[in-house]
Amino acid sequence: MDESYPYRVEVTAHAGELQERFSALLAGAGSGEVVTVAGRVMLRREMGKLAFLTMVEWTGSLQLFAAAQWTDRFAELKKLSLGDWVAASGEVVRTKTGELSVRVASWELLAKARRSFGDKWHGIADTDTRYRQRYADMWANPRSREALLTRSRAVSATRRFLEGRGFVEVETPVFQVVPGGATARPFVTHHNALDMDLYLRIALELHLKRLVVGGMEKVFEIGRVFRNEGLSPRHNPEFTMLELYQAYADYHDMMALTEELVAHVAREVTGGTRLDCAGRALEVAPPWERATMLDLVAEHTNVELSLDMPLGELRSKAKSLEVPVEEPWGPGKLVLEIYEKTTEPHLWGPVFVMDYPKEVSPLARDHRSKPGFVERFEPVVAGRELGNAFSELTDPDEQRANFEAQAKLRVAGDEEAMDLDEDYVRALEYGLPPTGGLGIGVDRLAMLLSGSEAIREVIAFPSLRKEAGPIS
RNA sequence: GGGGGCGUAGGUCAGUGGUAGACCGGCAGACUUUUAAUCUGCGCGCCGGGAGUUCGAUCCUCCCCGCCCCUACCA
Repeated sequence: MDESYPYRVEVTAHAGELQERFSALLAGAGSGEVVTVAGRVMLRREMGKLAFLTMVEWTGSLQLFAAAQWTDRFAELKKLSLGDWVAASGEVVRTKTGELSVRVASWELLAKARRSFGDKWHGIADTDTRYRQRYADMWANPRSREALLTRSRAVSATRRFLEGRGFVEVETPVFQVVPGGATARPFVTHHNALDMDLYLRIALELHLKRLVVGGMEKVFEIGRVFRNEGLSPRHNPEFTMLELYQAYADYHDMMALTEELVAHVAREVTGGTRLDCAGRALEVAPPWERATMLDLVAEHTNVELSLDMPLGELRSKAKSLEVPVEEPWGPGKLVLEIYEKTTEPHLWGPVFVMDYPKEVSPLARDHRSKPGFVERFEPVVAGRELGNAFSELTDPDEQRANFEAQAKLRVAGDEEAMDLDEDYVRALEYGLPPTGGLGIGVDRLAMLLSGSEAIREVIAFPSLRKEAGPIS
């Protein structure tokens, strides 16, 4: 029966373009222009010898205006189900009641919708159905398609922004022998021919910095990374990361780049820099606030912290702030935990949280004037960490020492501690110039721009448990 | 992984210890300017699954499954 459907349609016009082009067409008037449009019938109003169908396609919606008097196979047209794909040809007109329409002379059924798209007013509310059957969700809930489109535009605008500044886009391996560049548990897979286990990358970092060693002075990758961790409204096991590295730059340059990038993308995607997140306004135009972690903690808790304090004092301060403490933690980890538990949840931003303890930042370079700290920041926007950046550690000996310290943590049971990547140290031995690096969670950025509260809204096919039972 | 909530028709939801309803969709019909069109008719359902309590369970109890939220790790 499939051969009864056409293989091809010569579509000559789209709803969005027609709505714009004929915005001045008067009610009751014809345009004299004959077009062929195609899309899905999503609403149907039939009145005897007249019928009005709301056809929806990618660029917008358009009314099909049919009548027994001028439409081929009118009786058949009236029998279309909501969701059927059609192509229709006829004059562009505006009806008496002011709706831009194609006055259908001829039409074709392109595909039948054997399943319906849910409630035409409420859409599909069940999140499981929405995420598993995104193809249905996109029709039932226009917000879903908008969020995905926003994401696409954001990625595109990001690429143009970086290319405009001379960055080169590259692709680095997903399979890695030593997963590095972040502290996270990896997914493991196995290569049969080589008979070895491989890890799916948890970050892009180490390969991109190798490329800087190789001479790519401005390099970036937008790529999928994989972390074997829990799911939440803000976490998906596979997610998209933008990482960029710029030779001769430091973390101050990365702050400037971050705020300009986000503001640029916001303008390109939403038309402005004032965003609405969960009903709360957010201005992302530069300059963003810059504050050190310790100052922010002091501001939010009235507790002054210092890495020079005796460990016992830091522990007792943590306990007084109701921050749970674990035995092996050093002062740096304690400070970070105190920040994350007491202060970060209250930040809205945009704010650059600067100067992290060295102890928790094995890939970042020592702060040029604050012992025990590194030149690292995380941008917090709309209360969420948007990324992570630093003046990159360039010294191979120090890098090796940091890896070895991580190895000790791993032996002590920290499954997220980094492995020693010998080849990366070797690359540093060839010489990494001063370099600024920045990572941005692309999904988080898309959430920001689309006003989404859940990461699954901006991932077309989010990770889900295997569908239970037979598909019905 | 721990704590809480939810699961009724294709969709959105209501409801009761006596095996079930509304609206939308679908099907059949009326209607020449509709905008979630309207009007008439039709229920299309193992009330998530299993066990128990009961004369009787969709409703009460327990277990399981699934989803959501909070929490933990993180971007």
